[in-house]
Amino acid sequence: MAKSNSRQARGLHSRIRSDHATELAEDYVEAIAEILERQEACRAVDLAERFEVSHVTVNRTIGRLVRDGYVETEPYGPVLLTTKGKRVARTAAERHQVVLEFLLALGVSQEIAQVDSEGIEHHVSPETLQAMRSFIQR
Amino acid sequence: MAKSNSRQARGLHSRIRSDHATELAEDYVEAIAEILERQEACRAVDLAERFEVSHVTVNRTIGRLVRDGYVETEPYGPVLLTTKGKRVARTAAERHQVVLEFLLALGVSQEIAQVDSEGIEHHVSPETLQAMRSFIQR
DNA sequence: TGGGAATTGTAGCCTATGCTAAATTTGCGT
DNA sequence: ACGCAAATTTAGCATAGGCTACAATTCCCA
Repeated sequence: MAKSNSRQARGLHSRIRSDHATELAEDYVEAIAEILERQEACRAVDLAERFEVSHVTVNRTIGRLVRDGYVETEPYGPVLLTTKGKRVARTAAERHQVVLEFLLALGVSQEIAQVDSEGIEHHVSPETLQAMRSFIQR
Repeated sequence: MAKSNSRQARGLHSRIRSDHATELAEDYVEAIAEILERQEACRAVDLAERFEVSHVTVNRTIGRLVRDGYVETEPYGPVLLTTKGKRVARTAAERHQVVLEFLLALGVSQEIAQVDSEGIEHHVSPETLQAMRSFIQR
């Protein structure tokens, strides 16, 4: 249980750095969830195409996601989300959607809003997200 | 001159990755500029304290900043901003300020706005930044 | 002026995230 | 059922950005 305090115990910049480390994880589980909505299975090649990286990079990233409990997979098998992975994917997708709608409501164009929301979503705290929701429904 | 097109030529995700690479540079030059506003010189230890990393990490990051033309320094000497570094620092500080004021105008608390703006500032395009300015002056 | 404290540099190690090339496995179609 | 194509894994390399331990330098002041 002590570990769960580590986020709070560390300083601002150490927190920013560890956030960086979880960004890729969030992007991956979000992508995996999206792919699974349209296909029966999510394969490494799908992620390689999605993120425009080599399949080797995807392979090792998946290894880290397995290690961190976000996904499950077997050799030469498809990628499955764990309960934790599904939860993270859901909240990430919701947050992404709110940020996107917020930028659109702010008057930003579709194309720019789409790009910016991808970068911004990982840095929006619950409080800011709530403020964005309120603005959308103003 | 061909190099200046590379940003546009590459895909979305490759752009996001290279943005990541320049985030630290922006944070550093912004910090260096701030420190130089309050002190006669900026030393590596100042940056180490600021970012809560070891002086060794600062040292090598400065090496990359020198390589990329953001700062100048001599062995055992202070860190100076180049013209390019000053320009980047100024625009980064302005952007940071706009994002911070925007979040405050949105109703986000000081503490949260300060943290979130640090993460968000690097992912705000000129168009979105302009929308934020307009909102502040609504 | 000389010595110690503060600062900076160097050596060597780690993980994350990229890549290419080559080997392995899977699975489908003839 | 076999072979080929697609997918995955492995090996090996690079850079960015962390670290500790130790060496070197600077600078102040007693």
